[in-house]
Amino acid sequence: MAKPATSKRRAPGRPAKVRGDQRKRLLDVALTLFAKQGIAGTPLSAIARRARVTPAMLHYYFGSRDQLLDALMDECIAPLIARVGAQLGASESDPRGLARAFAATIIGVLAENPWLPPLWMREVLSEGGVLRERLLQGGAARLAPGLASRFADAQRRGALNPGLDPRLTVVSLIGLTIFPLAAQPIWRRLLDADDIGIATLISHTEALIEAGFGVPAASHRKAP
Amino acid sequence: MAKPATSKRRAPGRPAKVRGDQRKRLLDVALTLFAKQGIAGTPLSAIARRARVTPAMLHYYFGSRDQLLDALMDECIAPLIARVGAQLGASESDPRGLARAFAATIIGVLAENPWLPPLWMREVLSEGGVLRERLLQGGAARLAPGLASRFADAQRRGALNPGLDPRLTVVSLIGLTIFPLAAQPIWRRLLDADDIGIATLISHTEALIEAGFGVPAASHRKAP
Amino acid sequence: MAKPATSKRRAPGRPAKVRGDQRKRLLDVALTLFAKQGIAGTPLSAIARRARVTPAMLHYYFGSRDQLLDALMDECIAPLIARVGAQLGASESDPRGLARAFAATIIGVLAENPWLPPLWMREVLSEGGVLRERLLQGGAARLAPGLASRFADAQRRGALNPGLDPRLTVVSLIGLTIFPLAAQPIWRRLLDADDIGIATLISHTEALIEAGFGVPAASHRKAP
Amino acid sequence: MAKPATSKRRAPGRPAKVRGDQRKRLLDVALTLFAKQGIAGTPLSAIARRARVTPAMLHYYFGSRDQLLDALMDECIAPLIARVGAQLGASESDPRGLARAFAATIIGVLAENPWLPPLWMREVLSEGGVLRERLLQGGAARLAPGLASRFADAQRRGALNPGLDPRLTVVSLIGLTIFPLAAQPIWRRLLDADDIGIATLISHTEALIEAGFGVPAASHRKAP
DNA sequence: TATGAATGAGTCTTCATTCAT
DNA sequence: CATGAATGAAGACTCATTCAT
Repeated sequence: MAKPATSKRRAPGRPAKVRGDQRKRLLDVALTLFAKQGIAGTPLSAIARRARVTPAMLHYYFGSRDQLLDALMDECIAPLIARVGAQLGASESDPRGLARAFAATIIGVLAENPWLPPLWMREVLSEGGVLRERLLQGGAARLAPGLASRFADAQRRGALNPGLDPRLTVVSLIGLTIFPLAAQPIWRRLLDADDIGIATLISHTEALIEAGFGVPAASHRKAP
Repeated sequence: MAKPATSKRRAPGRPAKVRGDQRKRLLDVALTLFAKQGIAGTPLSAIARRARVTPAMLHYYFGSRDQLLDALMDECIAPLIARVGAQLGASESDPRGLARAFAATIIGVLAENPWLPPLWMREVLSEGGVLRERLLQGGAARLAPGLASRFADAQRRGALNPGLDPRLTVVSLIGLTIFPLAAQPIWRRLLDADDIGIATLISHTEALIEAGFGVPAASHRKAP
Repeated sequence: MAKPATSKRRAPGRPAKVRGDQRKRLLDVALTLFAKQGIAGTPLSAIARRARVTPAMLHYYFGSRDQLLDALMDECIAPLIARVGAQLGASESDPRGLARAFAATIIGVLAENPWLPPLWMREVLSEGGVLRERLLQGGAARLAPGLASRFADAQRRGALNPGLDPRLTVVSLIGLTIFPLAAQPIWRRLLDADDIGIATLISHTEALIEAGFGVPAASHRKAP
Repeated sequence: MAKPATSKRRAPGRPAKVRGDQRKRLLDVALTLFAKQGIAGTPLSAIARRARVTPAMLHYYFGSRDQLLDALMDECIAPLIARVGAQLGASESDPRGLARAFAATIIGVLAENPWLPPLWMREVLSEGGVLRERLLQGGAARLAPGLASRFADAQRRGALNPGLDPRLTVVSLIGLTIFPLAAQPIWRRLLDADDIGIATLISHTEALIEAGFGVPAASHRKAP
């Protein structure tokens, strides 16, 4: 199809960015609605209405619903994952420090992009999730095994709680970070917790990791 | 009406179970598909096809899509929640013990009902989730605050890691239990972890809770 | 199909009427609902529900929706028309007297069978009306031309308002009788006319006919 | 929305009428079929088929079946009623003259819009009629009481047949005009009356009204 | 005699998609 | 660049009808 991104001429005097801006705006609207109502629950017409354009324009810009999802993946989600990956690669090898850095980074990134956690929950986790395959074959596939092997190493060195399973540790880590952010609206309401900020969430999670990943103090306690 | 859901008499010679069996079977199929593809993403026709019946029969048994969801909530999900709630009410008050019991119970229940975690993730957590309101107004709303206040008490008594936030502790607990089960298919594949069984998952999680919820050794050392 | 009306054995000790009573009851319910909501707007299930039977029973008794309509025609509507026809045949030949008798008879019959006027309006008058063909080929087809020719005769004898068209006179007569009864609910509400009874309606209509069908009194008025 | 009903701008070079024409055409087809088969008896698919469009187009133009009915009321029926109302407001106060004017106006209007009488009969008069409420809350509700009080006045002045009931006079008037037009196909066939034209119908009705509404000669005779 | 179970056909409606302009 | 018009395919739901029991 005539993907406008590859089209040739440009209106003279009109900066090239305008077109890209419009495109970005549409992606943003799509992202917001997909996060709120789910992908399957959001027709193109809803996105179009919210963006004050016609559904035909969405096709004009993206070609098809599927390609809109691709664009979302490529232009909005993948960069975030890459960012987390990059920060992680550069971090220390002490498992507790690594885990805390991971948690802080992820929580920070997700808090800045509040559409990501619900999307992740809905569309990545579950079997038929629309974004699942796209993500599994993306950069995320390298991040997780890498973390797992670093935890395994650390455990062998005696630097990680021996009761943990190194691979499940990666899973727990993600559960401890993504889940609370994705579930925010619920627990804020259920626990009457509107006073809890991101900083509290980060320090809570770091405290849990610090203690939970460390070698238990059984000897210490017995010592005195 | 001839709505089977409301009829009571039974043809003589035909076991009463037949009718209920069919209904149960349909609910099971619906549950499976909803868990796999999401509720919004699963047309009645898909359920019907899988159950080898016509879509009209689903209407015959449940009246409408909405009432099918109601039946799912009432007959499949609510009992499980009640079960967890009951086991929890009866459990000890040591926070670590409580948390470990909660984790073991939940993981056990969820592992037996593998359709629940994905459903929960998709439909309860996220904003427009179909089951959300139905659940929030159900018994689940009482479980969480109860746990939170028990954690708060424990922390005041010095029996819970002081770095934690009592309410977020509930959230973390759920993240540590539901998330790994919901994400199973992903991490098994991503981390090549088909060898990890439920027992391993439980002991891993218990170890993490045991260490993470306990008062860190550091403070003990400082104390004397 | 196994039309029960023709079936053979009868439960011993149970009077044969019971079956016919049930059948009559179903026809009554059908009539009522058809009159209220229109034939096209009334599913068999609605009739069944109201009659506290299953839709399958309606089929059992009547064979099909169409045959139910036939039964309605044959057993409920045709007898009434025959009755009107009979009373009319026996009546005098003075056109005004004839018309007044017709009006009084029809109004009386319709008032006793309040389901008939709306049914007539909906299903007989309009082109696709379900009862139309059944009625046109029934006894009604003989009544109208008979009346028309009697009016024509009278007019030739100078006994009918010469400004009228004999055939249209039949039409007007029907319009003056059936319409007010069919439209009752509307004009009672619109004109705040709950106080008007059938007697008033009859005397009003007779007065209108008496004066309208008579030879205008132009000569009389001029005479004195 | 891209709902055509609400859009205003027009493609340059394309006459504005085209869009409205299509819409009007669809309304016409709907009207015809509704008149012929009743509203409940006419699926959108039938209208679409007759108009050589897809059912989806009807939704494109009108949004839903209900909104199509609204459009029909607003754009086709209400104007006619307004027209009758206007002509009536301007007319003389002699009751016979008023009634004759009313009859002539109505018969004229209905003869020009042959879909209206059957629609009226089916959908306005009868209890569950689809257009009923829409009409009762429209302008028609004011016309009838106005006429009734004018007849009552006239009767008090001795200018209306004292045997009539003023309110029922309105009803009779309508029965004498709408009914013959609605029943046309029937009586033409039943009475073999294809030779009767609208002019005959009007003069017949006027003669009937002239004589029927006037004070009967009898009373005059008695008076002196 | 009566009915619960089941279904095919049809209705209204939504939606992604196409295309001429 | 952008959109109004149009549609095919699919979804939820209704309904008359059948049939084994």
